[in-house]
Amino acid sequence: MSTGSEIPIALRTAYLALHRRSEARFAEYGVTADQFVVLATLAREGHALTQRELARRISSDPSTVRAMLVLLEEQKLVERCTHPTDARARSVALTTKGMRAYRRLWTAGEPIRAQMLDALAPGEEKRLVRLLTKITDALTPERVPVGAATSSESQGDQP
Amino acid sequence: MSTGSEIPIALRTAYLALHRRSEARFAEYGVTADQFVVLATLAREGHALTQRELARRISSDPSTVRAMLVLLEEQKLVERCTHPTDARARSVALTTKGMRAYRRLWTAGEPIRAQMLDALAPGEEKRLVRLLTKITDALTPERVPVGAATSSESQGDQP
DNA sequence: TATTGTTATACTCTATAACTATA
DNA sequence: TATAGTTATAGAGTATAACAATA
Repeated sequence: MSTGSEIPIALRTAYLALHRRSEARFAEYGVTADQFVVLATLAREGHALTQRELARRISSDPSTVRAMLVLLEEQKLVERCTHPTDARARSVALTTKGMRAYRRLWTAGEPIRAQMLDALAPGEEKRLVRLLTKITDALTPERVPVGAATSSESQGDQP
Repeated sequence: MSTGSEIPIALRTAYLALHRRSEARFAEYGVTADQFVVLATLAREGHALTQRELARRISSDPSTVRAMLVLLEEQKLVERCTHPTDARARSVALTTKGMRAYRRLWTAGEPIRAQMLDALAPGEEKRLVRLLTKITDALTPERVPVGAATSSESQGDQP
């Protein structure tokens, strides 16, 4: 019964478990799980990003990103300079303190990542990521391939 | 680089894509994606649940569930009666209107579920659900199997 | 004109702690 | 004593719309 409901339920349950574990883990550092995602995105990128670009990367929107950055800026973990070539934009980067915090947080999160990997057989990590990416692509309007109409005619969703 | 970070990122991205699509879809019915989960849980169960049990099912906590139920009750979609055998507990059930709303919402969500399934090859749905369940079990303290220490010694997380 | 970001505003979800009432 | 739920409270993320400055 309830065809197709298993993936949404399993996806939600797994994500919330991860989110809650991360939240608890990062709390003593005064950072939320979502704020960690911002720090990690900036750290992995290695250079400054505009707020718009940052919003895209973390699946959020400019208004939300601003709210998060204000909180991170209060903690001196990020700084927002005027963009060198576009005076409208803001160039967001980690401060030295932010970089240090990110590295501590990354280490703090290690047990969580290890628990997930330990639960999987060799090759399953890659397989899971591949399947999740398929789901993301299927649900993200911008990335919908042109000839995507396969078996079901029941989309009627894209403009 | 950044060993083990792919699953968290892919999981978060996929979940947020699903959540956002669902939110947009259900908005015209005046219901959020999370509220839909409550309705769906009650509908699938077929009988009333206590608030505590409901919280467990939807990966939430009693305080949050109460807030959600108050909103759903204002819309007359659920009702909370005193539990027949435990006077402390509340027995939460869908109203007739709630059941109708749930069925409409289920239909409204069909295209989203279809898009996900269309993106997967035969057998991949089951495989994805199985992998996500493994992740959930690995991250959920209550469900941690006793002899769970496999390859990594870096847990140090469970009490 | 289109785009980047800000501001104001509002709502939902989340969660802790102190509390009441039952078991 | 332990449990179910409420209340108060706070904060974080989310999002829309109107706006300013810049491209």
